[in-house]
Amino acid sequence: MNNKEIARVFRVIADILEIKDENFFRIRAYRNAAGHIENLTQDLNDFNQAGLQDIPGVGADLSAKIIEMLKSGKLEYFEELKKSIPCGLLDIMDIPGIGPKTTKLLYEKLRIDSIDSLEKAARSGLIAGLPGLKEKTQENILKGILLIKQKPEKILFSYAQNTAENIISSLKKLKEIKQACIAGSLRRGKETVRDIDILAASLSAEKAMELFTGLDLVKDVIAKGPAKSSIRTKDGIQVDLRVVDPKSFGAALVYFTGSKEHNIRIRELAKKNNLKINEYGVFDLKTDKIAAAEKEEDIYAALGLSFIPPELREDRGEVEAAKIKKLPKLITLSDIKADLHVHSEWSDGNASISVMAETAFKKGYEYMVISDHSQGLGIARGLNPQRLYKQIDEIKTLNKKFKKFRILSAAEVDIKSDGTLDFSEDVLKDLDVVLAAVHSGFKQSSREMTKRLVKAMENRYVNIIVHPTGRLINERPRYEFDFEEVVKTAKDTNTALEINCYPKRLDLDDIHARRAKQEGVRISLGTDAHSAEQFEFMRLGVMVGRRAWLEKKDVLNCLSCEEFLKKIKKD
DNA sequence: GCCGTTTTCGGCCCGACTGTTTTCAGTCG
Repeated sequence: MNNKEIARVFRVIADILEIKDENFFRIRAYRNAAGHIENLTQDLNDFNQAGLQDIPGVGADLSAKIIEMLKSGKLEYFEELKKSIPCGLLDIMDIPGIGPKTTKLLYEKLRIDSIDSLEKAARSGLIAGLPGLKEKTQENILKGILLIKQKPEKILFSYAQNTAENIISSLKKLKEIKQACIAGSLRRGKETVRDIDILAASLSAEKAMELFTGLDLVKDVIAKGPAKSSIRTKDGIQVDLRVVDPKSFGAALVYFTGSKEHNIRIRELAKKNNLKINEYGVFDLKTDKIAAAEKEEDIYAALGLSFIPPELREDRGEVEAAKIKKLPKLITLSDIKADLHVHSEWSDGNASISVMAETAFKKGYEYMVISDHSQGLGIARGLNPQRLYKQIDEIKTLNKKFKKFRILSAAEVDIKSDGTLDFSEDVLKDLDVVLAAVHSGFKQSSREMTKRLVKAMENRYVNIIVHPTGRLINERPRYEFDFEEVVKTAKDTNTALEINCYPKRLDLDDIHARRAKQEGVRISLGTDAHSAEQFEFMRLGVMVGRRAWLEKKDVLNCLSCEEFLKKIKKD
């Protein structure tokens, strides 16, 4: 079993224990451990028992359970637990507004053990009348069932950000609103989000809530109170608005940005220092005197921490690092001097090299890498060697025109299923940079795929493996391969790994990119731009890089053109 | 079930909104 599967088992155990009304803290312990396992950059298989217990939230009991799963592929305790309740109860808990208590009540009173039987009961009016439940709850259950049947896709960061910015600009038209900004997972730069959180500062919360719940894009108002309201938009996204006094904006921003795990961690820390932290500020536990509230920086300072950038707030070691002032100095968009993965109309792009170069230059870049597809990718009008040499000539001519910008000749060479490349070494040697990628045969076994990638990296001309895992968000999972071995080979062969900035790719993701950095592998950011406006995707890649704790020194794009060419050389 | 700069036992983050109630439990983030 892999990390993800083991974390899932712990989460399901927590859900079952919750229905069984077990000890709340025991349930939390399972969820807490699951969260830490999901955040791990290393495979659980690589730990020994003592090492497992170094994972936060994993003690003697859970480490033994992990070992059992790693060895046998299952967990006896879990198998027994599953028998104790109908599995449909877990689906019922997924319905918004239905938690463990209601699920249990429904099962005990009406033997409801699936979404279907729940829907039937609600339609025939059997729910209203149960102790503590009336018509309103019955209606909400039917609404909730409809919602989960639609199974909304994960919302891509860029889409959610546009929606959020529209709402914020509407809110800001209200003169009573002093400040408004994105919070939640969107502010932390997660690649996909479940909802949108917005924080506003105003002395007149009511007016803000009126405006918000009355916006054109609102389909349903889920909740509306004086401090907090939630709506669902016409395209199905839940948006939460929290309004606070401007005086506590910083505290509220910390609280509302999360993550939940990060918040728990800093609240625990506060408590140890005889402080209390909530969305209104940091307070002295005894005197209730306020220590900080208005600015985010002050909140962290009051806890003895340096400021933690939102992208790091995942309880992945950032609080510990902030304590000893060892947080990384994260890369920013302004550190980027080049785009290292760009297409043109020579293959499947829609603009000339010249237009792409002009755009990149105007963005302030010093160079860019033109990396059109190789011949094997017929669907993308991949270049054969003859056309590639013509393109190299055109780039030479264009480079004469530019004084302060350089175009590097490259190719995104297809890695064939046996690990050989789509161009011979004779051709590759004439390129400034070689990018290599898998575009087919995703279903190979993990072993074959690992060998395929390793062989490509061992080629003396391959400089960067682009979109290394091949996942497409909402469409296709990553292909199977041994990431640790690929990272090790990347390090040994001086091959960089890309964070592809295309919104659906963002590949490597934050966890993998951080692992690569830890092993000393260089990271390359490439937009994979197929048109001039797609250079903008760079900010998404930078965001992933920041979540991966990347600094300037880890990223090839921060080097001057000369340094870049020197650093990527093999041997 | 985890964890320890007061603790190896006794704690474990904090508050808002809904729907049902007449002061609160359940759910959510």
